[in-house]
Amino acid sequence: MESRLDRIKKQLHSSNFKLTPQREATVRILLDNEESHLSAEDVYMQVKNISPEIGLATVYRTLELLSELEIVNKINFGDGVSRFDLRVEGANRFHHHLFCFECGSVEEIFEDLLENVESQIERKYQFQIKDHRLTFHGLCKACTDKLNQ
Amino acid sequence: MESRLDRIKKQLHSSNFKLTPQREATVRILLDNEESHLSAEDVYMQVKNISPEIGLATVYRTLELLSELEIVNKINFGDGVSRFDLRVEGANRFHHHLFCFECGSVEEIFEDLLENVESQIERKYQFQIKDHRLTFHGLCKACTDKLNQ
DNA sequence: CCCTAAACGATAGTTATTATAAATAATTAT
DNA sequence: ATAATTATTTATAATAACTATCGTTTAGGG
Repeated sequence: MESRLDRIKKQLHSSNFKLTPQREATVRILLDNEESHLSAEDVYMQVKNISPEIGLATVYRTLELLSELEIVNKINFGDGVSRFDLRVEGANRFHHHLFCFECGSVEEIFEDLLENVESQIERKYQFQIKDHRLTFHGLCKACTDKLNQ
Repeated sequence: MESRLDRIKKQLHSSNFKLTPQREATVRILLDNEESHLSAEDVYMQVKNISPEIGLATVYRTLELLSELEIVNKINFGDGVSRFDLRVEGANRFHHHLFCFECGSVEEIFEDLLENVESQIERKYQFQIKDHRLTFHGLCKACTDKLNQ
C-alpha cells in the first residue's frame, strides 16, 4: 500500500521539487501532528529531534513550499504567528476552526457550512472565490466550565 | 446633533481614558477612512498630516486601546499586518470580507450568512461563540479581467 | 492654577519571517 | 567517470511589524 508520505513525494516530484531528507523529516513531523496546528518554530523544534542538523530557514522554506503546493494549510488566528497543518487528502477547501480566546486552543470543524453561500457571493460581488477562512472566536467547554465555578 | 466623534469621546471617558489630541486625530483619520482597512503604518502616515508631532508608538497604543473598547475592529488576513477599521455602530458581530490575494484589496460584505449556523455549532461542539471571522480569498473583478487579457 | 496619574515621543528591543551568500548535494552533459 | 549546472542547504544578516522602556509632557479633577 502506498503511504501518505509516498503520495506527497510524488506531488513534489510532479512539480519538479526534490524530497530532500530535510523535507522528508518536516513532512514526518506534520504527519505525527496531524491534529495540531503547529507554528514554524514548533515544527523546527520537533524536526531537530529527528534531523538535528536542519536549519530554521529550511523549515520555513519547506512549510512555504508545502503550503504553495496545497499540501499543508497555513493559518493565522491574529496572534502574529502562522500555524501549519496537513491538508486533509481530497479536501479542496479549507475547514473551519473554533478558536478559544481564553486558553488559545483550536478545534476543527469539517462540516461545509458555506455550501450555498459561495456561489451567491461570487455572482453578487463578481469575486472569484478560491478559498475561505471561517473561524469562530469564543469559549471552549473547559473554559466555560472553569469560569462558572 | 451629537457627532460620531463625540460619542467615541464619551466611550473613552466612561472607561476612564483621557481624550488627548493624538487620540482625537487618530479617530478622525479612522472616520475619514471608514470604508478602508488601514494598517497601523497607514494610519500613522495619515495622522502625521494633521498632527505631525505624533509618534508611531502612540498610534499603535491608540489603535490597541480602541480595539479593546470595541470601537475599532482589528483584522489580519494572514499577510502579517493587522488592519483597523471603525466598528459599525450597533453592529455586535463582525462583518465579512473578500480578500484579493492578487492585489491585496479588501471588500466588505454586510450580509449575515451565518444566521442559523452559529447556534448549531454552539450546541454540537459545546462552544460559546462570541464572534467570528469569515473571509473569502480569491480574485477580485479587476484582477480576473487583468489576467484574462 | 496646581497636582498627579495618564499619556506621550524617541528609541531600543523583540519576534517572526525573509533574503543573502557560500557550501553541499544531486543531476545532466561531456 | 568527471566536469558543469542546478537545486537545495546552513548560517547568518536583514527586515518588518510590533512592543517595552524611560524620561518628559499633559489632561482634567480638585
